[in-house]
Amino acid sequence: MALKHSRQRDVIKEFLMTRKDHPTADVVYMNVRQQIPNISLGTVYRNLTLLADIGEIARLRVGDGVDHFDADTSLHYHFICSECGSVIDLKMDNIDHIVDQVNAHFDGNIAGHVTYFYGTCKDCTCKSRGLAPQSQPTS
Amino acid sequence: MALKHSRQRDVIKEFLMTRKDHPTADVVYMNVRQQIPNISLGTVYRNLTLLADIGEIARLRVGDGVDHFDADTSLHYHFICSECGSVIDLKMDNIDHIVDQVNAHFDGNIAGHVTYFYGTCKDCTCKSRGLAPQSQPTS
DNA sequence: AATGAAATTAGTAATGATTCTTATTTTTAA
DNA sequence: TTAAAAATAAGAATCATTACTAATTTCATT
Repeated sequence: MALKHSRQRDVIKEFLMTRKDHPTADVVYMNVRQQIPNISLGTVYRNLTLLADIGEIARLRVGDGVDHFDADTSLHYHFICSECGSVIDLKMDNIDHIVDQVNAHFDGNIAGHVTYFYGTCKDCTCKSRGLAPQSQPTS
Repeated sequence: MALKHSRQRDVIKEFLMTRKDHPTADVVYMNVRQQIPNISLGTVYRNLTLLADIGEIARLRVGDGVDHFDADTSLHYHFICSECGSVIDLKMDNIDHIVDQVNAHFDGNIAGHVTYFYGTCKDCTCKSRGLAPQSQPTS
C-alpha cells in the first residue's frame, strides 16, 4: 500500500509542528477544521496513527486516558501537571542506562522504557499559593 | 463518608492478593463471580478505584488502554511484553534519582515519575525463535 | 489528457473501558 | 431496634477510539 499524498495529512502534520503543547486528537480536529471545515474526526485519528507508525510524529501516553501527539520525535521526556493536565517538555540527559539495571535480573528482550514525570507545574504551584499570575478567581 | 465493610470489597482484595499478574478490572470481575455470582462490574470498578485511592492496591497504567491492578504496593517496576501483553514484576533498585536530573532545569514541583519497560518476554522470545515451550502452532 | 486501480476520505455506526444513575439492600453507631 | 450513611446490582450513559462503506482523490501508466 504505497502512501499517497493527502491534503488532510499535510494540514494535520503542519498543525502539529506549530504546537509544542502535545495536543490530543480532538484538539487537532478542532483546529484543523479551520482549514478543512468538513474533515472527519476519523481522518484525524487515522492520519495521526499513520504518522506515528511511520515515525513522523510521536504518540504520548501519559496516563490520563487520552493520547497526546508530538511532532518532535527527538528523544526527550515529559512532565504532566496533575492539576491542569498540561504536558511539558523537559530538558534532561538521556536516562536509557536504567535499562541496564533491568537486564541484570531479567530473561527476555528489553526494547526500551517509558518514563514520564508528574507533579504540579509552575503556574499551578503559583496559583495554589494565591499568587495567580493572571486575574483568576479561586475556584 | 466513613468506610463500611463489604464482602464484595473483601473478596476483590483477597482475589487480587492471590495474583501476581496484575489483572484488569474485567479479569477481576470474571474471577470474583465464582464467589459472588451476581456481583456487578460497576462494583468491581468502584472498589478497585476505592482501594487504589486509599493506597491498599496500585493502579497500573501501562499504555495498553486498560488499567491493571496490583495488590503489591511496594516500590517496584514493571515490564510489559509487546507481544502477549503480560505485565511482569522487575527486580531492580530504586531509580528515583532520575528526578534529580529534572529538578535541575524545571520550575515546578515534581511529585514522582512513572517508568515501565517494554519489549519481548522470555516466553515470546522463545516462541519467535521456533522454540515454543508448549505445542503451539505458528500463527 | 484519459484510464483505472489503489489509497484516502466523510460520515456514521460500532466498540470497549469506565463512570454514572437509581432504587434497593447492607452496615453500623446510637 | 432503628435509622442514617454507605454500598450494591442492574443498566444506562459517556468518552476515546476504531471499523465500515460508499464516494472521492491520487498517480502511475497509457
